[in-house]
Amino acid sequence: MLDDRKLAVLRAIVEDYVSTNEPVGSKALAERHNLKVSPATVRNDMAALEEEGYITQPHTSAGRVPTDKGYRLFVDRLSQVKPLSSAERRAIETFLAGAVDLDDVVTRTVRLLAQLTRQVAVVQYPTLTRSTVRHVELVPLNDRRVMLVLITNTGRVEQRVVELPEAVEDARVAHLRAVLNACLDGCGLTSVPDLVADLPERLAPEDRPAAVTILSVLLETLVERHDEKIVFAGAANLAGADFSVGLRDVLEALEEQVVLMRLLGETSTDTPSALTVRIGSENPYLRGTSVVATGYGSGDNQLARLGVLGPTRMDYPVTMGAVRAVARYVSQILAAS
Amino acid sequence: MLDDRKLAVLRAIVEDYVSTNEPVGSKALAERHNLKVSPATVRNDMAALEEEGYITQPHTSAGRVPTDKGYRLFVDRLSQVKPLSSAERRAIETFLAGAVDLDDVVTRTVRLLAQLTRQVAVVQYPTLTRSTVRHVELVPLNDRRVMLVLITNTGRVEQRVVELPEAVEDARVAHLRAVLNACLDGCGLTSVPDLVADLPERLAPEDRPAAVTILSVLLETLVERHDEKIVFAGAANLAGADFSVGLRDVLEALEEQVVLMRLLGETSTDTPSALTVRIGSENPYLRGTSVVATGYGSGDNQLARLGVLGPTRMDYPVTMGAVRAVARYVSQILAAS
DNA sequence: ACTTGGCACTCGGGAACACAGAGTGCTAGA
DNA sequence: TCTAGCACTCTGTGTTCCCGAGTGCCAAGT
Repeated sequence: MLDDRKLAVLRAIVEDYVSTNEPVGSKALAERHNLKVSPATVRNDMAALEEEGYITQPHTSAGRVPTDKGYRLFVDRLSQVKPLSSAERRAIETFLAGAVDLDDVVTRTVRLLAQLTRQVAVVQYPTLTRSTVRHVELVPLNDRRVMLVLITNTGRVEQRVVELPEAVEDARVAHLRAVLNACLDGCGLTSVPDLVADLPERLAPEDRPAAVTILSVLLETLVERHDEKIVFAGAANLAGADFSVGLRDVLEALEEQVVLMRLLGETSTDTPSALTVRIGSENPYLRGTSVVATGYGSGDNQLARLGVLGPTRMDYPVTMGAVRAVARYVSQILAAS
Repeated sequence: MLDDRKLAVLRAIVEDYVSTNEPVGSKALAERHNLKVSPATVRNDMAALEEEGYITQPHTSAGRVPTDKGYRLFVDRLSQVKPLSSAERRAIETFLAGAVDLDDVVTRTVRLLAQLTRQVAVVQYPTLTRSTVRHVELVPLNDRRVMLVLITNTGRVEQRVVELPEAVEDARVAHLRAVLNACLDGCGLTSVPDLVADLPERLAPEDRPAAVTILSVLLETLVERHDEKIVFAGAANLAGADFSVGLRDVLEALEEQVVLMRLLGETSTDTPSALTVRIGSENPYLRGTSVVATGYGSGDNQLARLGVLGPTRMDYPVTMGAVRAVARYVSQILAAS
C-alpha cells in the first residue's frame, strides 16, 4: 500500500512543514527534495497518503499537513535520532559539572534541556524508592517540637517539623536518634516501613508516644514526597509556538504536578532508557501537544524521568537527540556523586 | 489645577477602563457614575486631564485611557486598599495552616496569592540573614566526602556535598561536628564568618585541612543562598492579559532569578511592611507591567518579599488588599513555627 | 465664570467586493 | 505507471465604502 516513494513523500512533507510551518504543496515538494518525479505524480501519492490518514489539507486548495498518525509513522520508521554536535556535548558537560548539590543538578538540567530544545523542559526529581537511608537527624527545636531530617545516599534531604504529644528532654531525643540510625542506616527507603513497624515496642514505655509521632511523620514524608516533585523551565518558548489547545491550558498543566507526572508517563520496566514519544492526540492529558521523554538515573538504578513538551509540529529527531543526550549526562553525574 | 470633580472623573475612568478594557468616553462616563454633570463638561475635564498627562487617547476619535501617571495618582490619592472578604480570609488561613515545612509554606503562599489575584505571584524565600544556626550536621558519605547540612531556626535546611582534600576517619568528622556546633549553635548567620575565622588554629594540625575545606563551603553556602531563591506561580494568568511588552519577555523574566529580584525591589528599611507599587514605565526592568509587592516576615524580623506582577491595567485596590493580607498571614505562620 | 447643547469633524473597524495565486483533481496521452 | 495540461476551488489580501462613537469648539444659558 505504501511503497518507498510514498514514504519518502511523507518524510519530505513532515520535514518541510516542520521547518516552514506552512502547508506544503506538490510543486515545492518535487523541486526541493530531488524526488525525480513530477508534481503530478507527487499529487497522486499525496492523495493516497491522505486516503490512509497520514496527511490532511486545511482547506480545499492548500498544501498538505501531517496528521498525528503521519508524525507517528515518521518518528517510528522514517527518521533517526539526531546526535548532538560535539560543541553541544561539551557545553552540556561543563554546564552540568558545575552543580553543587542535587537541587542544583536538577535546576541546571531542566534549564539546559529547555535551552537546547527551545521547548519546555520537564524534570522529575530522582525518586526516593531505590535510594537508601544515609542518616536520620532529630534536632530539638523546643521541648514539644523536633525537626526531623532525612538524608539519603542520592544527596537528597527531606525535613519536617514534628509536634510532639508531650514534652521530651533533649537526651531522650538523642537516644531516639541513635536507635533510629542504628535501625535504618543504609537501608532502602522502601523497606523503612517494615523496619520501624515494631520499633516502639522495643523502646522504654515513656519514649513510645514521641516515637510513634515521629515515625508517623517519617513514613508520611516517604510516601508524600515519593516521586512527587517536578520542575519545568523554558515556558518562554511557548510564546512563539501555537498549540491546538490554548496557551492557558498548557501553562496550567505545567503548574499541576499531577498532570506533569502523567505527561512524563511511566518508565517501561524492561527498557527504561527508551525514548517515549507521545504525539498530539495520543496524549490523553493535553491534546495538541507532543511529549518526548525518557527515564534517567545511574546504572540499573532507574530513578526518574525527564523530557520536553512542545507543539505537535516539532523537530522530533533533534528533540529526541537532545533528550537522550541530557538524560545520559545527568545519569552520569548522578552516578558519580 | 485639579479640582475634586476632575479627580472624580479620573477615578471613574480608571475604574471603568480596568473593568471593561475599553477606552471610556464622556457619555458613558456621565451616565454610569452619577456625576450630575453633562458629557460636555466631562469632556472639558478630560481635556484638562489629558493636558496634564494623566490620560490619553489611543486614536483621535476614541475614549480615554489612563496613563502610568494617571494610575499613579489613582493609587496614591483616589483609591484605598480593599480588604478581603471574611470568606477569603478563612480560605487563606486554612490553606496556609496545612503547610508542613518552609518549602511548603512558600509553595502554598505563592499559589494562594496567584489564585487570589488572578495574576502572577512571586515569593522570595525568607532570607538567612536574621536567622540563627540551629544545628550543623556532617554526614560522612565516604572517606573523602562529607555532606554538610545546615539547619536554621526558621526551618530552613541547606545541604552541600564537600570534597575533602584527604581521607578523614568518621571519628574525626564527628569531632569536627561537635566543635562546629559548640561554636555556632544559636548564633546569627551573619556572625558565622567571624566566629569560624580562627577555628582551624584551635584544632589539631591533622584536622586543619579538612576543617578549612568544610568551612569554606559553609561560608559559600551562606553567601550564595543569601536571599537568592525566588519562586512564582500563576503563569497561566498571563494567557488572557495583554502587556505592552511581549508575553515572551515576561515569561523569560519570570525564570531569571536576578530580574525577579529586582522586580520585587528593596524593602524600605523604615517601613518594611509598606506596599510597594510600581506602575508600567516606573518599573525599569520590565516596562509595561505593574508590580505590587511588600515585605513579609515575623515581627521586627523582616525576612523577604512577596508580590504579584500583572498588566498595568489591573485592579489595584483588590490586588493590594490581597498582597497585604497574604503577607500578614504568612508572617504570622512563620512567627509561630 | 462655569456649564450645557449643538454641530461639524475625524478616524477606526466592519462589510462587501474583486482579484491574483497556489494548489488540487481529473483526464488523456506517452 | 508516470506525465502534462486544464479547469476549478479556495484563501488571503487589498480596496472601497460607510457607520458610529467620540471629540473639540463655539455660542448660548445660568
